Amino acid sequence: MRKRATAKEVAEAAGVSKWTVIRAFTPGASITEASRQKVLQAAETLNYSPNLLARSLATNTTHQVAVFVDDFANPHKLPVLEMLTERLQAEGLLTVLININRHFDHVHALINADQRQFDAVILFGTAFREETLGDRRLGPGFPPMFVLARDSQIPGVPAIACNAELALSEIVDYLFDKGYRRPGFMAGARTLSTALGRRHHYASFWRAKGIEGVTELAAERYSAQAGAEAARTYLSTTAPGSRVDVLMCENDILALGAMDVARSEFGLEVPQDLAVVGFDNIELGGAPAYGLTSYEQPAGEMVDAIVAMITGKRDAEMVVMPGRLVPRSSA
Amino acid sequence: MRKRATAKEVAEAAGVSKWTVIRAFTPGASITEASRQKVLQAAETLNYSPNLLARSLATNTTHQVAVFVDDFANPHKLPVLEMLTERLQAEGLLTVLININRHFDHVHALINADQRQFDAVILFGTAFREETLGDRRLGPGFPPMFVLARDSQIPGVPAIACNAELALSEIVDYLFDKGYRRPGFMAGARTLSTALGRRHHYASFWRAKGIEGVTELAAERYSAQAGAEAARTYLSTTAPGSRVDVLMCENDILALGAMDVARSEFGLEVPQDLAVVGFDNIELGGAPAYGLTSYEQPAGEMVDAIVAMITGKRDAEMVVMPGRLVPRSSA
DNA sequence: ACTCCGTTTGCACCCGGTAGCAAACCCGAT
DNA sequence: ATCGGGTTTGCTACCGGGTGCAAACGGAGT
Repeated sequence: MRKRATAKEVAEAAGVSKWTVIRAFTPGASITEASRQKVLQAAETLNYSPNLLARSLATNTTHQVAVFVDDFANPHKLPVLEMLTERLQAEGLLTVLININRHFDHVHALINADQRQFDAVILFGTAFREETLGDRRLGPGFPPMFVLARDSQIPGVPAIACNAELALSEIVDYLFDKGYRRPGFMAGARTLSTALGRRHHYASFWRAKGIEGVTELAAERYSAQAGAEAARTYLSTTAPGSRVDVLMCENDILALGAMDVARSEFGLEVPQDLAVVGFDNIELGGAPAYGLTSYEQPAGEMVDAIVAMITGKRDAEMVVMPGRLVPRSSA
Repeated sequence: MRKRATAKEVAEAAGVSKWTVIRAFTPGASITEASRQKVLQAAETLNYSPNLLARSLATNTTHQVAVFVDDFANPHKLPVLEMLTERLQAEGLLTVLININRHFDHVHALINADQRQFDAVILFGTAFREETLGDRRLGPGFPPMFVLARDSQIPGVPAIACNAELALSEIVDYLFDKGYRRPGFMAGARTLSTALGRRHHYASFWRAKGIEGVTELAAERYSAQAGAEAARTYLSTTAPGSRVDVLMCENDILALGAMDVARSEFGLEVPQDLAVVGFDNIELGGAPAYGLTSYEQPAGEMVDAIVAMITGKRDAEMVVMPGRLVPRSSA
């Protein structure tokens, strides 16, 4: 098994110098059509194509973007990853998917991203704590970082997210108009700024309607099981009369878990006995089996914005975009 | 904004040559503890870490594995990607997620994978046609390829998959024992070997039970909508008396779509009026709202096997593994 | 035939590491 | 003090390209 052909070999075959070969593969380089054809033909027979690794080393750009994901339980990640990879690839950038977990934490991943010279790092998950990222030895030359679909208070790391304040305002208005008066909120994990943001706005908009207490349920993680567990605990320890009448969940996957438990284990009708609202508008939430009222983030625009920032077509800065309430039968 | 520190700079700071610096970062290299400490200290203050790009160029291994995905509608992809990235990272390998679509097709992706010198390429999707891959100019030095969770007849490209024959045999046995006698099959797209394989085995096991005709429904794509659409077409053009009594769908996501339509648009009870079976055992299929009978592929073992082959701990060859029938209320 | 000027081409050096060899070193034995 | 052996260290060459400059080329104008 021979190795790949190199520019030097093509040069010999075409009877030119290796720099001429490189020019033939460099758009806009100064080269006559005659020698370009000679080179391309030799390249064709030798099956040559430039080694992007070597190019990356020389040009100091890898055309690779790292995406840190720490939450694979949420199906919402998949369509967003699809859009992200598609848009990045359209710009000639490849996506390196990095699984952040207890074996491979942020520090590992950041050092690795540094060593591999990624063009950018996108944080796309739930648990990026300010300390961890501040503590990073982001020496000079560390790739620019962005936070996707989440708020961020990390200095120098712009967040591209849905406008949480607007979203919760629309949701609370909608719920209030429907006559709900005893709101509950299920958060996925503590100390996350997203959760804090959504919860905070939810509570304050209810307060603005004159309703003070928002009952809080806490799920351990972001998964259907965790949502089911949290709902089970709440419903089994709270008498029917004193329960919330609408439960807003921090995302759809929690909401589906909660809804399943409410209906199948406690015989509750949704929305009559308990209304449920989610966030993200995942495909299955819209299925007739659930009819989950949710809120859709403008994923396409968010992805476009982040890609534009990475490619330098747009200034890197925090962006919040309006989403869209998707009312269905569950509330 | 300065650039990253290099070995040469650290060498000057520590008063040694750059090769000594490199040895300090090479496990098992011949270096005295004294100079290693000097180097590590200088590296610390300069915030140096080796440039993996340069290392890759020199060693001819990138420690990056490309994963081609063409089907982001199936939520089953997400947990498998999670396992895959985790196991690969445990071996020091990063995952490059490549979205195969009409803008960035297999040929593009393969050329790119070649130029980037990935250590391996994993085909993880539905529509990898033999022609496309045979047509590849996989010159010498092209990364080894593997097919994950699908059959493959591509020569030289080992498939790591669930044993379809065994799976369908278990499923048909189960359905026959439950008393179903008019089987239907919904395939996601034509000309896919997986579909052909599953459909083929399904039909032949029914035949072995003395039941000849399997009604076939064809969905356009692999998505809940496509499954819903196919089911809608079938149910609205077939009188209740002559319908199938059990519908096996090529994967869970189609099954959920079909089930939704059957229940909400045609008022059918599942499984009384129509039983439904899926494949993949996605999390939401197990929710009480569906209770979908499904078949679980041994994803963890499949991923382990493929990673072992990539790292050379195991011979690269076709592997089929037994899965597990997951009976629930839908059949 | 001879400038002149713009285009092509070749070259030395660089990107930041790795491999393998040879010189330098160190320490105990003679 | 000298020698011998293994250990450290430095060096040349190399991975496969990219950059900027200088030399070579080629055609128009005279």
